[in-house]
Amino acid sequence: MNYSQQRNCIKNIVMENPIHPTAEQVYEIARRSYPKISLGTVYRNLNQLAEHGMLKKICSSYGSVRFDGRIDAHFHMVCSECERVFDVELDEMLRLNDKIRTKYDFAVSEYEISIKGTCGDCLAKREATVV
Amino acid sequence: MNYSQQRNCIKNIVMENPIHPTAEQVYEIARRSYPKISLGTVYRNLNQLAEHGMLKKICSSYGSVRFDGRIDAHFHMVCSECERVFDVELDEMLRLNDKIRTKYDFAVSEYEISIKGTCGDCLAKREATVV
DNA sequence: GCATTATTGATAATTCTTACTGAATTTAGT
DNA sequence: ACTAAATTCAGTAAGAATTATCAATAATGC
Repeated sequence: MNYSQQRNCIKNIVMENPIHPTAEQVYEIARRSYPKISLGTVYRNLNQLAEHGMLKKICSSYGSVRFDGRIDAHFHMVCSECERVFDVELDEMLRLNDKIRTKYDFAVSEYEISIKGTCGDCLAKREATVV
Repeated sequence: MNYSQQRNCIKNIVMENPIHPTAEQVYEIARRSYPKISLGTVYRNLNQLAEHGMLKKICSSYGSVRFDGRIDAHFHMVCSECERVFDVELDEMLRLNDKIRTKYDFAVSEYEISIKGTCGDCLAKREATVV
């Protein structure tokens, strides 16, 4: 992955704006520095940066995909009214609702964990292909 | 929410096919019973059923939104290769990766929790509006 | 500097989802 | 059952989010 001014700018925007921005939001900010930057460039770079593990892609289940400059293990709370995304640090998930209510002043209505990885079938298929 | 044959069919499809189907998949199955059913009808009903808590909407971060007939608390694993969605039951999240690897034969690359609810600001705003 | 390769901006195309409309179904009251 | 009111439907158009295409530009290695 080459260096490019635009890509660098896009990465910095996500790093420096911990609002879990959408591509559109990144685009708006990037235009201040690069007025001619294309929305396609923003999408392309956000996805490439995410593929290279420099950003995280998060689906907030409201509207667009969002991006996160924090790549360490942490979770997200999404407000169903303002749709903002907040960070959560918890070492366990027991009594989740009460804990979050008291610790973060956030009334949990539901939560959703999605674990990404490779399933047993695909792991086996992968080995079969190699052999 | 009224009864309708199509809505009933759509609900049953999601209940009876625990593959976390997309709207498109539900549509394909529904057409076997209702060849003239419209994709719009499928989307409308899936969303209405989800709003009424009879289904759960899940974002798999691969392509389309998916729907789940299981509405009790459980989590999801998404395979990054075949993109299928699997159910997970875990009473805690500590040592998540190892546990899932041994219990489900699924190699976790990353996981993402999104907690839905209402943030403190919006709770306050809500009260202010009432008063 | 110059050639090679990667990246960009601009735009078109795609994909997923929602909105609109008149016709058909369903519901509820008689 | 019959009818009126409300809901839902199929079909289609429109919208939003995202990706693909491609000639022009910028970055990298020599």
